[in-house]
Parts: sequence; structure tokens; C-alpha cells
Amino acid sequence: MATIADVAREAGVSVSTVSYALSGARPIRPETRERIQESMRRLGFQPNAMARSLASRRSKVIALIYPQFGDGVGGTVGEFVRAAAERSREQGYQLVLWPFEVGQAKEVRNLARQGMADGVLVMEVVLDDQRIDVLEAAQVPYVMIGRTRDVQHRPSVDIDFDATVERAIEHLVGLGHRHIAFINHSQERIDAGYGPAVRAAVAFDRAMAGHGLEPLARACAESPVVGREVTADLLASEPRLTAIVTMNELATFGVYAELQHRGLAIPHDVSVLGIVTSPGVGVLTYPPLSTMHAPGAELGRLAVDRLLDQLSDGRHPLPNQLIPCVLEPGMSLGPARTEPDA
Amino acid sequence: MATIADVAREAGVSVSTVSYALSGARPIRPETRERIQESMRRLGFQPNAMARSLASRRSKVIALIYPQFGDGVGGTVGEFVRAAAERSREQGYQLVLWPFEVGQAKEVRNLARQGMADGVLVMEVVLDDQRIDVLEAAQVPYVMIGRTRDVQHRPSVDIDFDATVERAIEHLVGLGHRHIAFINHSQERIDAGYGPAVRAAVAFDRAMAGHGLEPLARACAESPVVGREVTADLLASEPRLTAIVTMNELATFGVYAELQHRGLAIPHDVSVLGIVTSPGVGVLTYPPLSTMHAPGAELGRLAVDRLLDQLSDGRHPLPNQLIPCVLEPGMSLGPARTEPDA
DNA sequence: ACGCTTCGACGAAGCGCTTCGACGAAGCTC
DNA sequence: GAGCTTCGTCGAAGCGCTTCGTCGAAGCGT
Repeated sequence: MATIADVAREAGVSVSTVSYALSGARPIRPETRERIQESMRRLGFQPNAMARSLASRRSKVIALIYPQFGDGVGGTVGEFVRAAAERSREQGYQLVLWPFEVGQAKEVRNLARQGMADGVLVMEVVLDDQRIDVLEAAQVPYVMIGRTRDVQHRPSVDIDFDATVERAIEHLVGLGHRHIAFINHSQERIDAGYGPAVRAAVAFDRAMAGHGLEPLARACAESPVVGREVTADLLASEPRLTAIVTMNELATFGVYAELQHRGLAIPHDVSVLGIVTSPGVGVLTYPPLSTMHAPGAELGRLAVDRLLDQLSDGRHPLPNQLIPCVLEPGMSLGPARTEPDA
Repeated sequence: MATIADVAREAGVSVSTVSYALSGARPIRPETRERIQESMRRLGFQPNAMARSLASRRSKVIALIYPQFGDGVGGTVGEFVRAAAERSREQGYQLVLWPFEVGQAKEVRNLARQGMADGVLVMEVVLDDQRIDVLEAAQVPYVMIGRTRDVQHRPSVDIDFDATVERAIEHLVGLGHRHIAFINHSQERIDAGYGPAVRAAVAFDRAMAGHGLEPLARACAESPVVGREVTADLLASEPRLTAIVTMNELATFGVYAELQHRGLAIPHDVSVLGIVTSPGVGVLTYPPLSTMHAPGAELGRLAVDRLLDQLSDGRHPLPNQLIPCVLEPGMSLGPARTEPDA
């Protein structure tokens, strides 16, 4: 492998001149630069990443602390990861994977101290996340995906659950729906303070109230069978129901099953809208589910950008940046049926 | 950040002694080692990764060239990635993501020349894959997931499609099924030489022949709607059909829809078996689909192990290592119904 | 007691780059 | 034309480690 010294010799200049030609940190006469570039080409020179990092004290590496993939149907995490990796590359950074759970803060600290990463992206943070604490202690720039309890002074990007739910309700109300139910994640997750579940629940109540409507919400275990039971329960407690919003992919399959079982047509009798879904979930059902899918790729890009902001000018970015989910029309939404008893 | 020099001073030894205590490359007297470790602990010392890599000429980094996530329902890629990342970490390596398509061989070469990775894992290789060519030219150790046309001398790990299909058929035959259909990926993918589709098709014919049965196979676009059409077509051309094997997740949803539409009960009238699926797909249907899911995690671990084999002793591992899919019982398999006309 | 090996530690030379200070040549001012 | 700045380049000092050669001290056999 050719080194910068080989290039310098070939081009008849000093090593430092080659370095400056490479980085542009000092002016080089055009014909000298030409000569250097020609030599680099001839030798197939690529600067050694390790030497460069050591000398410049910048590794050009971003670490991504990421959660279990693949629970649920989720392609969202995959989208996020790929977008983050691509954006990093565009900006001349590499993305390394640190598969650490919440409990492995010590490992995070050690790796951070090894100077392998200039900054860290932390996915699926929890309310009290030790990993964030050690990163702050180690003075390593980071961006969270999600939020800790203290969110004011910590840079993060996340799904805008408020806006997503608000838009979902608005859309349904616009179609004439007045009796709208919401199927959330499981009660355990809500009790555990799982951010999305808690925030969406609050947002749903608020959005319904904003339209002068009665909120009807249920927690639901992540399973089609329970989703089916919950749907039955919802129909029993509110027979005038014409729309169901779900934030629970597996439960959604149960919603479909129960409605079909009862001979209720989608969307003629009941409209169904899946929010914060993975991409591609809509086509798994018949009729295709209308969804508001999580902006995984956009979040990935944004997270990298916010991190690089910190790395370049040292300034802290906006502490929080939220992106709403995107409506992906399917065939499961329609105007509310005329209420049988209203 | 403490350096090795700080530790040496603290412990009253030379820098090289600390280094040897760290690596174990030369014997150190126990009490000296004690003292050094105590100093390291006190200073919170972690060796600088860049300096270490530069001096030792080993980056302790594995690169993963990986495909688009999230087409299809797939959690398999996610499983693979996480398992590979975890295994790497266990072995003291980092996993970096190189989001490169088949066409970006030049980028792969450049990055490889930068010495950032000691070895490379290449996912979703195609029959003639330039990325493999440049890696060989650059003498960078690699392991493929999948196969190129020339597979004899190239280390790879992959799903054992032969064994998977063979076991699937065997299982169904054991349940008394004689008229078994196979739904493959789309014709375009087969024509394009997409390995899994081609190999599974061949394996199906062979397995059926091995049991003295008539193979009945169909290509099918990746969509529930087309899956439904193909199912109708299969039932028309072989009314005695009692089992359907699918290697096409989206189509499987269509299979269910068509069977239910015709009042054919699963598994009483027709058994359905999804092979090479992502984990968790089974529970999306009712009754839960029996699957043979792709061993993503196992492949991830294995790929890393095979790569590290090369890195440590320089010997080439077994060129190919295949792992069959694992049967995950659902509720969609049952004994063949008595043939109405046999 | 002598030379021999073995053990444990040290010093120094890199690894391939970045970056700082310096310096000759050329261009400017008055 | 003396003194100034500006431009383009060079040399050398690291960055924080690994690793090779070396060397004193202790342990061995005879």
C-alpha cells in the first residue's frame, strides 16, 4: 500500500506538501497540486485512516448504539440505520455499531474512552439512561433518538407523536368520523414509561378533546389475538364506532380479523389507520392498511446531521427535533357510515 | 484522557512494560503487573484505538457491506447484523457499516485501501460481484453471505436451501401430503439468477422426485394480490392439492386470503408452510403460519467466525458453510385430508 | 567460581499521517 | 533599493501505541 511518503517522492515534493494538497489547509500552487494528484493516481494512494485519525485526533467515526432489531414487524430501525450510515458516508464518516443495552453503560464508557468514535448516536433511550450519563461524563458528543426524562438540554431527534396523532384524528374527523378509538401498546410498556406509548396516549386525548369528541383508548398486548379481543371490547363499549387508530402493528392484524369476523367491511363500516408503523406493513392486509409510517430514514439523516453540527462548530444544536409520521394511503379509510342511532 | 505514558509513570515502569502487561506478549512479574493494573484502574486508562491500530497494523475493525434493509417484511437482515456486531464485539472487533450497492466496487476498493478494516463481510452478493473482485485484488480477507458464480474457492456462508426444502417436503410427506405446490419468488428474480430463488426451485423438484411425487411450482410476484391469483391457479391445475410451500412472504398473505375466500380451512383442507421467512412472520396470520425461518443470527455469528479464522491463522476456512432454516411450528400444518378422488 | 541460560524490564525506532514554525523568493510600498 | 508582507514549500516534532533488540540480575550446572 502506497504511503504519503511514496507520493511525495514520486512528485518530488515534501510530505507536508502532499498533506496540504490533500486537505487544502494551506494553498498549493496549481501545477504542484496537479503533479501530486497525478502521483496519487498512479500509485493508487489512499490515505491511511488510522494514521490520519491518530495525527489529527479525529477518528471520522460515528458510533451507533442500537437496540434489538426485529421485534415486531419493524423495518423502521433498519431504515434508520441505513440512512444514518449513508449520510455518514456522504459526510466522510464511518458508522460503527455498538450493540449495547441500557445496562451496559460501562462498556459504552470504555469504548468511548478508546477514542474510536468522535460522536455517538443512541437509539431507544429510556427515561433514565445511564449510557447518556457516561457519554456526558466522557464529554463525547451525542444525539439521542427518543428522550430521557431531562430533555431540555440534551440533543435529540424523535418522532413527533403529538403531530402524528393530531393529524390522524384530523384526517378522520374530516371524513366525518366522530367515534374514534385508539389502540395503544401494552399496559406494561405504558407503565414502564415507554415514551411513544405515553406520549401518544396523551396526544390522543388532547386531539379528541380539541374536536369536542370523547376519547376511547385501550392498551393492548402486542399480539393479533389480543388485538382481536380488544376490538371486540371496543365495539361492545361503543357500538357507534366508525374508526380505529392503532399504534400496535401486531394488534392491527387482530383488528382486521375481528372486523371481518363480524362482517364489518373495511372501510365501509369501520375505517382503520395504523400510525407509527414500519414501511411496507400496509400491503400485508386486505384491504391494504392506510398507515402513517415512522420517518426512519429521515430521522437517521437528521440524527447524523445534528451530531456533525456539534462536531464541527462545537455549538449545541436545537435540543429537540421532532418529525411527524407520513400518511401512506391504503384502502382502509373511508367516510364515516351514517350513524345508525344518531 | 490518560495515555500509556501516564500509566507507566504512575506505576514506575517503562512504557513498553505497560504495553506488554496489556497484551501479554511477554512475561511480566506478577507484582509488577498488579501495580500496572492498579494504575490503569486509578487513571481510568483505556488504550487509544487509533494509536494501537497504527502501531500494530491491525485495525480490529470488520466492515459489513450490507443491502437495503426493509424490503419485504424482513427482520432477517436485522438479526444478521446484530448477531455479527455482537460476535465481533465478543472477539474484540468493531463492526462498521458500508452501505454499498453492487455497483459501488470502486468505493469499496478505496475504503479497503484506507486500512480501516481488517476484513469484510459482504451481504447479498450477486453472481458476478465486482465488490468481491476488488477485495481479492486488494488482498483483503472477506466472507460472502450468498454466493458468486465461482463459489469453489471463495469463503461464504449461506442458507442451506437444499436441506431446507428437503426437510419441508419430508415433513409434509410425513403428514401424508402427496400433492404439494411451491410458490417461489418472482420470475424476474429467477431470471436474474437470484440465488435463493434458483436454488430453491431446483431443490423442490429434486425433493419431490425423491419421494416419487410430481412437482408443482410457480413463480410469483412479491405481493398478496398476486399470491392470491397464483393460489387460485394452483388449485385449478391440481384440485387434489393439500399443501402449499411458500418462499415469498407477501404472497403468503394472498395464499391465506384465497383459501379463506374459498372456504378451505387451514390446515384441515390445505396446509401452508412458509420457508426462509423472517422471524415473527408466523404470528401475523390466523391461524399462525408454520415457518422455517432463516437463521439470520446464526449466519451472522458464523460469518464473523469464518472471517476471524482467516485473520488469525491466515488459513482459508471451508469455502462454503450452509445452515438450514429452522422449523417454527405454527398452526398451519396438519395431516393431509383424505383425497376426494384417490 | 565460572560461564551459561532464563527472566523481567528498558529504550528506541517506528506506524503514516497532521500541523506548526520557519524560510527563501517574489511582489509590494515609499 | 531597503524593508515589508505574502505565497508556496519544507523540515521536524509529535499523535499513542507496538515491538525489536538489548541488558542486568538471578538461577543453573559442573
